[in-house]
Amino acid sequence: MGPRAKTDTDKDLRQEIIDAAREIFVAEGYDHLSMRRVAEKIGYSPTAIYLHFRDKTELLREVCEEAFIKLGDAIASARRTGKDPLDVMKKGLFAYIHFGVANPHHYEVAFISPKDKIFRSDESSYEGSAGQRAFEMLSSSVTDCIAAGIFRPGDVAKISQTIWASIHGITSLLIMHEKFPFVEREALIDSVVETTVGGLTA
Amino acid sequence: MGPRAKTDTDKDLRQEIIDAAREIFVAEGYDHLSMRRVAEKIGYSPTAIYLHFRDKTELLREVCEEAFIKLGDAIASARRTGKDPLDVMKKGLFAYIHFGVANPHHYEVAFISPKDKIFRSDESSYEGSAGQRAFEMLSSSVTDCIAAGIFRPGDVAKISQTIWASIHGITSLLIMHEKFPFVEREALIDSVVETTVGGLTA
DNA sequence: CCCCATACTTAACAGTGTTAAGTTAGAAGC
DNA sequence: GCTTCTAACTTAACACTGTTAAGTATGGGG
Repeated sequence: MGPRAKTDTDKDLRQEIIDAAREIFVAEGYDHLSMRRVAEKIGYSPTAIYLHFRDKTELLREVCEEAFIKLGDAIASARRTGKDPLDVMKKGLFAYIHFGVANPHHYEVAFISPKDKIFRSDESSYEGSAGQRAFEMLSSSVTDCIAAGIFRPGDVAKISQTIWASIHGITSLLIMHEKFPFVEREALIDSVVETTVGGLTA
Repeated sequence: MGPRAKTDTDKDLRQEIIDAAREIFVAEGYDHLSMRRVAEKIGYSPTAIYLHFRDKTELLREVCEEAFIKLGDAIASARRTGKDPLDVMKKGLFAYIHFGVANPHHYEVAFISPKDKIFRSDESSYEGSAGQRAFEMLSSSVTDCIAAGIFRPGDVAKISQTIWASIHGITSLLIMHEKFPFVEREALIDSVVETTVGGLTA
């Protein structure tokens, strides 16, 4: 049998695959996303996917890309509501955490368990990725806070990575340890941000 | 064919399985640990393992248990070298982070990706686990630091979880994002601990 | 000496990502 | 209009995975 009869609802099969994959991935995560399930969902054979994506990793990277852009946008737009350098930073940190909690599967693949899964084949690992973009916004906030005399002077990279550790920590704990008896979520997020920022204040 | 000829080197097969599994797991992590590889390593058929462990999860839990005890011991013994409540806490935090970095696969399974993998079947999720034990030491340090007037008064659980978020954050970042251009490791760990503790100081 | 339980085995199921080879439909050339 | 070629799909298969069902041999107890 040859290719499926084309219908008027046919867009690119490539986009159709991405849409199906995203649906499964968002609902059930990486482990439950299988090529055969995607294929069944779109009504093609599993191998048809390989005509449009090199492997599962590349398919999933595509699925995540839009979420990454959304993360960057969310941070950037939250930052624009900040009144001063410190407020700009805080707004960005909250946006990062809330994005992660709201998109747990995307956050998991992108930041929690990217080791052998995604972005490893990429030689330009972090170049141009969402992590890179978000991190650059954070670094510039650190620079601004130091220049404004809000933060003590220090190595911008080290300070930025320290902050990243904190917000990544709370985000991944909230995502992965659902059963742990955390205190009220927003209060805890507040505490993490305020404590970290407070520890850097002049 | 019946059971393998018993040799003088035969201990419990159960222990033999655990030893083989640990070797593979420590070297290559959860994903590369397969029942068939364990079986091959010990010279039995794959199904022999199921006579001693209910499933892969239970086998791996056994493998991790000893590491958990070592984590608790490392933290407890580091804390004993502390000179005051704050120093006791800091020594424990450093011990936690260093244990994670030194035992990445154990840390990953126990704290980073425990969702559907390990400890989920357990109804008593965190009861008596290593996380529980370590967290209790942290909580008691927080109580002590508040009592000594070192920390501002506040919700002990919230403060403890805030600290945990920070040290879990740096530990998991260092483990999972090997390629990220972090600043010098010990300096960064120091910065995380000092910043977090500093943000809580009265 | 026989029976039987214990401890293992082989075979198989249902699933995974992925590749090689086969088929079919439509476009291009004459 | 007929042939040829190519792009897009298919089926079959490989090498794995965790796990279960059923078969088998061995050593101990009656």
